[in-house]
Amino acid sequence: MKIVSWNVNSLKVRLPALLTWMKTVKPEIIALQETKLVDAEFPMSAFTELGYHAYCSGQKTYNGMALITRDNPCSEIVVDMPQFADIQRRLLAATWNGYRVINVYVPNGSELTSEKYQYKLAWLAAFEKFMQDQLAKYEKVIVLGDFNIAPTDLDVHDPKIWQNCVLVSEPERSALQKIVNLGLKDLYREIKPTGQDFTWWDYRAGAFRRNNGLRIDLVLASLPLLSSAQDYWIDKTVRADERPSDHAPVVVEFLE
DNA sequence: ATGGCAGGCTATGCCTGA
Repeated sequence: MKIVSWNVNSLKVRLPALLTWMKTVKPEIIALQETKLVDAEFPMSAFTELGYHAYCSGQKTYNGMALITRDNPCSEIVVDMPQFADIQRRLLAATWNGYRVINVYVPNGSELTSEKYQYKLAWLAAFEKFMQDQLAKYEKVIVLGDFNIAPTDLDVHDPKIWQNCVLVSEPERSALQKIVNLGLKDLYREIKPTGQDFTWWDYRAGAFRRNNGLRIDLVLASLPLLSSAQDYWIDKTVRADERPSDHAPVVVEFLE
């Protein structure tokens, strides 16, 4: 079973590239972030024609989530966290074939002095409570998406440049750690303890060519799933294509 | 060298992203 997380930075722009890629990789589950489409504009038939079911929670211009699943539909779909009223569409959780899949687009935070940074920390605190509940209810849990947090300096091309910046700051890293400590593992680190593969590269300054990137797109899994996680890769070829997203898709393969 | 790139909008520059 292959599961994918990809921040597409506009599904409208990236749809042809996504469909081509899907036909090659044939994942069972695809979690998208930053679709930037209201639900009425979601390209449902493009996915159903390929034998997929698709679920979306979008808004105009910003954010927006989708979950696309092969063959079988999803149930128990959740797009809001209890006690965290939010117009920003950043969550889409669903159950597929016994897997609880939780797709997230964690706020960026802008800069440490910004109100948006406080919103990021509040969102993460609410998400911790949400995950506590989800892990109590479900056994096979996969949390994936754009976390907008590089877990450690090993996930940063140049920690000196990024020192004291949003995406690496201590409060957000410890907020992520608290969520992981509920009973999840960062699968990339499990599989590649000293690896330094990135998932995002700035569009500017030849960052991709220089491999100046960050690992901010993560796949976390509950402990019962650890032994079945077989492979993990970040598809950099897509980032090198014409008109790419600034994020590469991450793929995890589980034994059925 | 402190910039630069991309996407969306009711826009023709500004906001946001990371």
